[in-house]
Parts: sequence; structure tokens; C-alpha cells
Amino acid sequence: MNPKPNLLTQVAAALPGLSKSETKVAQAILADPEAATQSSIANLAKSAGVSEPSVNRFSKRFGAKGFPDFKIQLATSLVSGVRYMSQAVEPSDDIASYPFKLFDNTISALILARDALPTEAIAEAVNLLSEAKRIMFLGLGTSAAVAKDAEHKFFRFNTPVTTQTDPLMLRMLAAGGLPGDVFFFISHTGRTKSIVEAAELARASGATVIGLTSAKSPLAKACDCVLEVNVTENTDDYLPMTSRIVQLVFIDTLVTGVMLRGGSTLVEHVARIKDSLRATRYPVKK
Amino acid sequence: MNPKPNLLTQVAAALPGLSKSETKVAQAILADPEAATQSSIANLAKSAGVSEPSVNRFSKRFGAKGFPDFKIQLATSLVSGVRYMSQAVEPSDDIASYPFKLFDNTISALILARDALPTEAIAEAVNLLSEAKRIMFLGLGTSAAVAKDAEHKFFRFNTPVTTQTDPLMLRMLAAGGLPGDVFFFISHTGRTKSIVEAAELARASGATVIGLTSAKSPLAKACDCVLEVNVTENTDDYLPMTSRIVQLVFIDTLVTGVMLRGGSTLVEHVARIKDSLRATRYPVKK
DNA sequence: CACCATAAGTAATTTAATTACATTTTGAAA
DNA sequence: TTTCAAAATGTAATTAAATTACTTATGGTG
Repeated sequence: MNPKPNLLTQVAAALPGLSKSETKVAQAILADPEAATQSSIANLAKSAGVSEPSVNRFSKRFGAKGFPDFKIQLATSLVSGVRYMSQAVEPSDDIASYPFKLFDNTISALILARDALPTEAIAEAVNLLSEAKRIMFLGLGTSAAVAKDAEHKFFRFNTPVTTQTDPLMLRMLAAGGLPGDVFFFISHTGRTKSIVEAAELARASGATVIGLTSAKSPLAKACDCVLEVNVTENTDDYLPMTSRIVQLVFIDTLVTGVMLRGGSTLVEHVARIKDSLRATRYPVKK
Repeated sequence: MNPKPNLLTQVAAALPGLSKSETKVAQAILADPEAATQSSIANLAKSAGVSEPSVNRFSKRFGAKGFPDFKIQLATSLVSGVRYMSQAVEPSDDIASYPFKLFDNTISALILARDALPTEAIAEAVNLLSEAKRIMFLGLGTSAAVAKDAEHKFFRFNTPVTTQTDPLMLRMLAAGGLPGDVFFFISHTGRTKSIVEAAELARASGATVIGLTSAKSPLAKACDCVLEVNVTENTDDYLPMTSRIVQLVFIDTLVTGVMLRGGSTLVEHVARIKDSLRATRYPVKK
């Protein structure tokens, strides 16, 4: 549950300290780990040129209950990743477990999101954003931080971009939308009244409305283009965590899409802006 | 590329078409896949309430050579992975590749960060934050969004919390620090002058200074407690992306740590605050 | 060079998994 | 509703795999 250094790495690292026949076993495993997970103890013993108990002892040395257990651990370590569907944080968790659970949960959420990416919608959103005369990123609460991040990234392009969290300003902004404006609404639930109403106003005003939200939500219904993020937060007692991370990677995706679409001209423009920050930092000494 | 037929998913998907005892086996596996990879065929048969050959037949139905082979495939599927060290986005990338690259890069960064988590520093930061009389989250640029997110989460606790991005205000705030104040600085590079100077001022004023930054940076040197985030951005031509995601998961970790430390009292407090938001949303219709 | 400690192997034993076969259940047709 | 065949499941025997107990070999040290 805690730091689980890759078993294969561990075997490689332990090599120098191993005895003669254990070295043979280690080499046989390292030579073809995939095959090792498939073979019987007899098989592996033979291909390593040692006896079966040697393989068994080898397995135990690496913390396994026996050879079959070792094979399972090995199989697991061959995939660089995370335990799927890790559990929610519980009151009994301590420093050795909850940070890892949080990372694992986040990673799992990203993997799920990646496996269900709405590429067409992304492509469309990139087009809309690239051609926008003006962009508004709008979110409240947790999503306000996401909107701010989006603003910060899009600010580097040539298009005017703003965020707004005051609900009254939001309404006025939306009501005053014009063709060419892109209103980008961010809401995990897609049910926040001010946001949904603003989206409806914006749409009625003739502007383009994009939503980064969950499918079939009221907000989704009010949008021209919906970027569906379906994340099941498994943290009822605690705070929502993973959804905004997925939202942010969506923002990254859009930024990248706009950059790619803009070509070298835009890349240079952004580079110039980035350079302007150099003077604000202490230089890295060689 | 993307869709990996996850064995666990396959089992879940096949459920409706399974026979009575196969369903039992499937349910037993789905109930605790982790345990299934550890148990013998007899064990699993017992906990599913079926005979051993049923389990064996079940295994074969899912394409395994036998039960041990099934266990290995299952163990593998419990780890959902990413191609380790995926590449940077290139101008030649299109909609079918760059979104996946971005997700993969982010996931890889999180995996690396998880494998190098500074647990002691996290524990210390949790203690400091839990006991703070006042907390300031301070970051500029991209990190401002992270600070905002942190503010939003810590706002739900009992402790006063603020953010600030105006460099002059920052200086004044830092200079006016008092014992019991916690200044939490966020900076990927750890070299932003205003931030480093503010950290030094805050420290001199007697407040506690925590830094979420990269190791050995000027900012790190000015802190009482450093949360090291070492992310190598592999996006020189494009924009920094992954570091702030890792920072955010660190924030999540700290929030969770404070919650756990606060116990049920704090959990209830936060739940009450969360409830207050209900009225702002359209209800979910049944 | 004798001794102990460690390493490795052999063979017996135990445990686990599979197969062959018997029994039960199910569902369709008479 | 009865009957029968096909599918599903279980029982028990068999085979395969892994482990343990024990023996032999190796290497370093007094």
C-alpha cells in the first residue's frame, strides 16, 4: 500500500548482492519478465539453470509468499501505473497511506477520462476558441480556480480573455454577448443556477457557448459545444478533488489545440510573452 | 493506443450473460478483485459458494489458460497504466494524438511524484496548517490559480485564509506576519523574486513559512518546511502544464491531512458548509 | 585443514489445479 | 404436465505444481 518500488527494479537493484544461483534466477527473470510471469517454477528453474527450491527461495527473498505470489507481483510491476479503483480515504488512514490514495485516485480518474475523451467535441471547441473575438472563462467555487487557470493560459494568445465570479456581473456579461464571443462555462455538477442561467442568457444573445461539465446536466443542455467530463467523486465525506484536475487537463488540451492550430506564428508569440517573465526571476546559476 | 480491454471491466460487462454459478464467481471477484488475485481456487470457490471446477471453467471462459493464469491477468488489469515517459507534443500531432499525450504526460508526472512523495514534510505541513491562526496562500501567474484553489478548500475550515497576487500587498502582508501565521508560498521554479522576497520577509517577521516548490530553489531555502515538487516540464515550446497539477494534488493531500487530523468535528463542520451550497443548484431529478 | 556457515540441490510431501465423469437443472416439445 | 436432451454444476480422482525437510556441496576463517 505504501511506496511500492517496482519489483523488477528491485530485482535489478539487488543483483550485486545475490548469490550465484540467485543471480541466475534474477537474470532469467530480467531477460524476459513477461515470460517469467507465465512459466511454472520448474520451467523457470530450468531456463535459469538452477533447482526449483532456488527459485522458491528467490521469490521469498523478495517478500513474496511463494513463487505464485511472486509471479503476481511481477505481473503487476510490469505495468507502470496505479492500482485501479483505489478506495476512498478513511478516518483510519495515516500519513503512510492517504497521500498515496489521493495520488492514485487522481491518476485513476485521469486514466478513465483519457479512455473516454470526447475528441470531436475537443476539436470543435478548439476551432471555436481559435476563432473567437473574445473569450470568457466562467466558473464558481472550485471551478473559479479552473477558470482562472484557463484565463492565465489563454491570456498568452492574441485573444482578449476574462473571468468573472460575481453572479450579477456574470448575468450582465452574458446578456451582452455578441456573435464572435465565446463563453466557456465550467461546472462539475452542471447544476449551479447562476452558471446555467448565464449560459442561457449568453446563448440567447448570439454568442457561442461551450461547457466543460458533466453530460446531460442543465448546463450541458444550454451549450453549443459540450466537453463532457464524467468523474465520479468518491469522496463524499471529504472534498471534491479529482474533477477539477480532469478539467484542468482538458484546459491544457484546448490550449495545446489552439497552439497547434495557430502554428509557428502563435508559438513565437507565446515564446515572446514567456520571455518577458525572465526578469522577474532569479537566474539559475550554472 | 487507448482502449485496453480491462479484464475486470470485461467480467463486469459479461455479468448479464453468465450462468448462475458463474455469476457468483464474477460477483466474488468484483467484490474484492485484490483478494481474488491472492486466493487459491478452493478459497475463491468457497467464498463464491460454488465448486472449484466452476471457478476453473470461469477462468477459461475469459480466455485464460487456467485459474493461475487468470489470476495473473487479473492482477495486471488491476493496475491501469500509461506508457511510461510519453513524448512531448509536436507540431505534427493531431486531434487523435495530442489530447492523449497530454493526459499521459500528466499521469506520468503524477506517478513520478507519487513515487517520491516527501511524507515527512507533508506530515509537518499538515501539523503547521492545522495549528495555524491564519493562513496565506501565495503564488503568482500559474501558481495564483493553485493558490486560489487552496484558498477555496481551506476556506471551509475554521481558519481564516487569504490569497494575494499584488506584489506590493504581498510584501506588506509578509512584513506584517505574526507567530501563528502560516505563509504558504507556491512557485514551480522557486525563483520568482517577489515570492522569494516575500518568503524572506515573512520568515523574518516570525511567521511560519511553507513552500510548495522545487528542491534547492531560493524559495526552498527561505522556508521552514519545504514540500518538494520535482516535475520536469517537457513542454519547452508550449506551456507549462503538469507542474501545477502535481501542486494541486499536493494541496488535496494537505487538505485531507488537516481533515483527518481534525476528526469528526471538522468533517461535520465541512459537511455543513457543503450543504449550504445546495440551494444554489438545480436539484437532481429522480 | 578442520570447522562452521551459507548456499544449493534431491527427493518426499503437501497443496493446488485440472480432468473425467456423475448428477442436477433447465427449457423446449410432445 | 411430462419427457428428454442439452446445459450447467458438482464430486471425486488425477495430475501438476510448489513447498518443505533434509542432504550435499562450497567457501571462508581460526
